[in-house]
Amino acid sequence: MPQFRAFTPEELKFIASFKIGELNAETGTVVLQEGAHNAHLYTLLSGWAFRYKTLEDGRRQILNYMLPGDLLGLQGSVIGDMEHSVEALSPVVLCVFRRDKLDELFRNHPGLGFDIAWLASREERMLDEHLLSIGRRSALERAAYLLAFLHKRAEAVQASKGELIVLPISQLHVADTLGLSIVHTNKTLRKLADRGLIRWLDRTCRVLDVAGLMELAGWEGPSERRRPLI
Amino acid sequence: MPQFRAFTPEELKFIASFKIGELNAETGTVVLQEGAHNAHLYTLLSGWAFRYKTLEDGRRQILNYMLPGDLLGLQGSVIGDMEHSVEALSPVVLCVFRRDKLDELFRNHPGLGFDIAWLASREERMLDEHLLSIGRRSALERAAYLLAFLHKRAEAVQASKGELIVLPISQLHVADTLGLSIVHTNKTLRKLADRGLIRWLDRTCRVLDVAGLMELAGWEGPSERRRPLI
DNA sequence: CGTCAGTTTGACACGAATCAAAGTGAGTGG
DNA sequence: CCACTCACTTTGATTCGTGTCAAACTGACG
Repeated sequence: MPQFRAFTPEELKFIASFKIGELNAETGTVVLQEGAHNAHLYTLLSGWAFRYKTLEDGRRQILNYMLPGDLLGLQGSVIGDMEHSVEALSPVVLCVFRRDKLDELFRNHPGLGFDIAWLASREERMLDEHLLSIGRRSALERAAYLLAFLHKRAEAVQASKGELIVLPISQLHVADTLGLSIVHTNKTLRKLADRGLIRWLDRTCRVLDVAGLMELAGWEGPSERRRPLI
Repeated sequence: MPQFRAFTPEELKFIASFKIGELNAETGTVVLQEGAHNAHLYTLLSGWAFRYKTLEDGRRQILNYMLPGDLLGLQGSVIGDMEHSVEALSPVVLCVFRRDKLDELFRNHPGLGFDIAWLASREERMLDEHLLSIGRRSALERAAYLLAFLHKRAEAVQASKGELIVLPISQLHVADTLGLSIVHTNKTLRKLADRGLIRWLDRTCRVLDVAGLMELAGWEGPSERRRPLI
């Protein structure tokens, strides 16, 4: 159950003035290209997406996944060009901010400025976890961590609590997130499925036993406090 | 040559009011412990440090290195407990902020608030690069990337341009950053040394050929625009 | 019916971990 | 001054995890 903080009327008005429109991305559509001089900052309102980087020869590393409430393109907004690419995993609705209004946001809406810092620091924490995982966990532990992580995230933004949680990713996504080959990823996921921890169906994953995954990975889970939505 | 932005007099006064004192950490001293409820936000004024996380069984992953101008403990300040540990690589001087003044900072000093977001987003970009490196580069490429990266960072904060740049890290640090074993790290660094790209001396590293390292790693280098110091 | 993305499996190769052991130099205490 | 320890570096032998290659299977789609 996400805890959305209440916005002041002025903040809401400011936010509304930037919602240029809705971008409805088809599954798999490239939303934002690495290197593009992108003058906008986005908030994901609904859907799943992921950020990634590639080496010249095509090797791809998925950096993190984006769920509703996540900020997108902050780096582009604050620093300059986008340093990574973004792709949608499901139809996505974005809220668009103009970058050149960022100064105004910090000046006139310090609460929103703080939220941006909060979101950036939360993203940092997730990346820290991913680094630990890729750097020091075995393939099986990594896979367990990733699926537990995504399940927890999905759970946190799930509107209706009863609804079945499905992770809309393919094994190729898992491979590119964990830094493994597809073949080995498949064999690893098979082991998890054989242990009854997950089930793979239709290029989606269902987590059957989050606690089991977390124990296998040695992961404590996220420790969130407050959760703004902008 | 770092580009420090100019602070307004009010900002300077505000900053000065939080410089509680100097922490002079001996080399290798643990400055901040993971999990500690740390009520402060730090800025590194001089020296080198690094952030890391560990698994229960002791496996350690270094997340990033901290050089003068870097923010430290933002996660703890904005979110709650520290999620990682920090250790100094050389005597370090920190500027200490009280966390409970963070709201005031965003409210009364939007420029500084923006700087914090800027720094957070820069850290995010560095973590992105590290993820790509650990996930998808070979051992040799990873090592080349890391040393080029650190050399560039050191160069950027180096006061006198003529001075010889030395990276104050041991091979164990390199191993724990790259997600490799010490033994293999040693063999990998040896290859770089044999190619004349680096020289290892006295638990420090000297980069002899940054361009060579960058080419080997397929790394373009950082693309910084503006650089605040807070 | 063919194509194509995604999943699955087996055989083999290779990169990196592990094991073992020794060398170096700084620091310490006798 | 020497002997000792300790952190760090180095090297070789061997093992093991993961990558690569190859091929087949599935279901969606045109």
